[in-house]
Amino acid sequence: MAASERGPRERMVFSAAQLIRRDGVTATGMRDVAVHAGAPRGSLQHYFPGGKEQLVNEAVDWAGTYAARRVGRFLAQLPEPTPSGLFAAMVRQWTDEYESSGFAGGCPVAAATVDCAQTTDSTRTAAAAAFARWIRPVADALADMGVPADRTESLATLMISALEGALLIARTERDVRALTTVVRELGPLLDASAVPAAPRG
Amino acid sequence: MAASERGPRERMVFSAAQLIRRDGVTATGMRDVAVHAGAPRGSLQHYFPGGKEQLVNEAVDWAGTYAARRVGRFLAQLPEPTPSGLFAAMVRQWTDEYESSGFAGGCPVAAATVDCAQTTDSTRTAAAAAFARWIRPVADALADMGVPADRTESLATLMISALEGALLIARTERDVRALTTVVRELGPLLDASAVPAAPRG
DNA sequence: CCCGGCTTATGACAGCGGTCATAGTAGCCA
DNA sequence: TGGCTACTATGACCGCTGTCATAAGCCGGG
Repeated sequence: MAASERGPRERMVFSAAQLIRRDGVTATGMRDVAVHAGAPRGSLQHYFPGGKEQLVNEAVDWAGTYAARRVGRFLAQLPEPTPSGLFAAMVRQWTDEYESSGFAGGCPVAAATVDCAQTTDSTRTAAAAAFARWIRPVADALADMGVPADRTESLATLMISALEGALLIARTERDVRALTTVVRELGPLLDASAVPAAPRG
Repeated sequence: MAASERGPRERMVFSAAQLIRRDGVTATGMRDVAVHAGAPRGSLQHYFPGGKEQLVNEAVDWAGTYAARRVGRFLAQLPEPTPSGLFAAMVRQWTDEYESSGFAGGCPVAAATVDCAQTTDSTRTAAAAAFARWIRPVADALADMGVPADRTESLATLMISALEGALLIARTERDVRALTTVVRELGPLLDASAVPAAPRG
């Protein structure tokens, strides 16, 4: 995460996402974000005239595009692309982090949803867009693997749902058990849904 | 939710859970809880000398036992108990609420996890206990339905993970789509795992 | 009557939140 | 040099938070 050589604006968005996924939106202060980003406090109102709401929304946006981009990288790294392999790679990103750096943070989109879904509609919308941007490449990848078109989006939704829920449980338990469990149990179902008889040329 | 005729203490715990699942832990103030419960503010420090931390932990506890108890009720209502039927009933509780009362609140345990998992260890532990208390009866029910003993807990974890994640997505989208999707996609897998010693046929 | 308890009632306090206002600096262009 | 724009720097404001201190009400028992 060498975010040191980016503009101060982008660094603040990145730091906001980091702090939000640790402590939640409400507990994350604007001053904290500036300090964490090594950015001057005065830049906050300059780059984010919309205040905290704008900063949070951009952090959620950033997280969504980041997650979506990761999907492409996972696919490129898979020796042979299978639904269970993709899902395992998505989950492994989290188990790796938890086992190497501790269970400090969760998903920033989930945090924004919990804290702002009812009060701040723009953030709720941003979170929905982030989930959609994340589901899209997963569903497309499933289609390429031979999953019927009418189930790709459903299975992608299921994968991300299971991942998000397992993240919550893993953080409470400080144990990756829930994450490895959903991979083990869901993998066969995902692969079974990919019928190789219908590969679109 | 006729919680009017319970002691003020229990009413405050109940109200805390209600407000937490709407706005998150940090955004929920002690004074708000007292007002929502129709309880005097002075009772807060009397019944909860441990402060907000104690109140939140008890709210999480309450949510866990409530969820666990619901499982038993779902089972009693099912005409013939199947894993997919149980899962559908668990999810339907949420779709019913969302369609009748709006997408105001999520799961209080999830909210406590997002907001306190890193900062307040006692709350993190309480959330883990709540999940465990919820998973237990689900796993036991799966065992009764013929699921092999070494998979009951795994499948229960998967069910609750998928539910929690779908809850997040549903709240952001203000649409029960994610909830109905996980039921539709996960149901067959769950039923297929229940082999009551009788092979296919 | 007064006396103990359990509860309720307020008021104050110290701290932090986001936001605004205002002033300062740096660098480029003419 | 002057002036313009982009960015930085502070300090103050008001509202709200959790918590404490203190005192009042209520009510059954002596």
